[in-house]
Amino acid sequence: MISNFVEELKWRGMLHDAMPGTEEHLLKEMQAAYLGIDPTADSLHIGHLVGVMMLRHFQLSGHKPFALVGGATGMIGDPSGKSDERNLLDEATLRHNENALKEQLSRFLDFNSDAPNAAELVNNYDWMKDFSFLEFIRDIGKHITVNYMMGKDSVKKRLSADAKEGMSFTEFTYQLVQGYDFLHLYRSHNCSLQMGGSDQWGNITTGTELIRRIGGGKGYALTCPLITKADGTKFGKTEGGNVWLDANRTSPYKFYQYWLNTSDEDAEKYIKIFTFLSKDTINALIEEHSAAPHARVLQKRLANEITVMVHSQQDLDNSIKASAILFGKSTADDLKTLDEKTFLEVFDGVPQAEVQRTDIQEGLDMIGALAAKTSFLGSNGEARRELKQNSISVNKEKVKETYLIGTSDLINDRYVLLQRGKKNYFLLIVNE
RNA sequence: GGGGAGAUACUCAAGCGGCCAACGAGGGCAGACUGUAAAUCUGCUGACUACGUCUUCGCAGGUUCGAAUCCUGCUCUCCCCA
Repeated sequence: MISNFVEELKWRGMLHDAMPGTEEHLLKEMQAAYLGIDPTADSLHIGHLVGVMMLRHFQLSGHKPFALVGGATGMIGDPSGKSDERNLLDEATLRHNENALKEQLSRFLDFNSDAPNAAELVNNYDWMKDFSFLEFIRDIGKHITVNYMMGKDSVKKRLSADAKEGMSFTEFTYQLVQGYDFLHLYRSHNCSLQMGGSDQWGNITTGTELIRRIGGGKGYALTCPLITKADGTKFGKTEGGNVWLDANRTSPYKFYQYWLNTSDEDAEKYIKIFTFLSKDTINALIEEHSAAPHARVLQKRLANEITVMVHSQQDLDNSIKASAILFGKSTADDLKTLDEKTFLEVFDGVPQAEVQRTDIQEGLDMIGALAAKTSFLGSNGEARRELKQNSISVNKEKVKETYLIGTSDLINDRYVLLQRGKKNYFLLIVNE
């Protein structure tokens, strides 16, 4: 009934550190664990995905996962890692975000079943909002010494000589608030394990410390490595910002593309972390990939699995079709063979702008098409630069600065596909 | 409250009266090569009605033929002492 959760994480490379005894504790019987997510937006992004996968594996192993929405802690700002001053969210926004997150999480976690290990969503704002400052420092603060708190890396870094900014009292308090969450869940839901990214270790252990001192019990900690990219850039970011799970923020096509563009080194890592494929299947894929790296079986499988999981089979099919057209050896004629519906599906999410039919009939110059009339590019100057660099295509064919777009370039008598470089598309739509 | 340092384009960081639309690095974009990869090489990276013009160096004034560079005031940031 209970399978070895720690073992599962280990071979997937998802285990960074665990408190001694955690594995044994989990093998004894069904346990409950939680993982915190800041509700700073009404959608998760793929940076959240590792944590979600951990909760999912936890549930699959027969345990009970809690997803904790950090309504309270999100307001404070975790000093671990980067530390922008957080905005306070009002309660309405908070609730809205909480619901949206739950909706997304339910794709991964079973919140509704009657099973004893059904997932649950909690929000620490619910138990923190009525906790007075005096109560808190008396009941909780009294049990933890400043000396202990100062020992945390997240604090030490901010106090060291090379720290750029000081640390506010609010941020200093963060670990106590998060620690209290753990104590609260331990008491109210018998939750004995907190999971998180490796940067959360310090915060988590403050919680286990509180459980030991106040609760008289034992809490466990388990962390996963932070996801990195081999080229050193930030995981989950593109020029356009975060890669979101919400299809309205990041189109399924872009989502699919993000994973497909994973480097060889990262692909082996990611396929273990972000898919539920078995060890044998993954090893076979890795072997296949190293035999023929240019075929990119790892990247393709990875992108397929995640896109279906987060979006749907239908979205995946469309993304693959779109990719074939955009990156395959398609020509202007191929584009013109597409029916309007497919065409629009393929270019769903591509920036669009409308122009007058008369413009096209008179012959639209490239500066106008790229910037002056459409603002696809930042300025006319930028449009000129790109044209000089031979990076602009009309309907997949490179054009010069002097090119004029005419009626013969229209696809389905309405559209013109503009392209900068290989990956940036813009859609010109004729306005009747 | 006292003392010190500083604010330059996306970021870091030069410049300290004209040769400055502003060195350099990073980042970004593009081209070549490729596997829609990595690495590498090359170009671009304020705007425009573009071999020229205009607006930028915290903000507002001033000195000067001429200022990012000098002066005055203001705002903000960091550090040290109390």
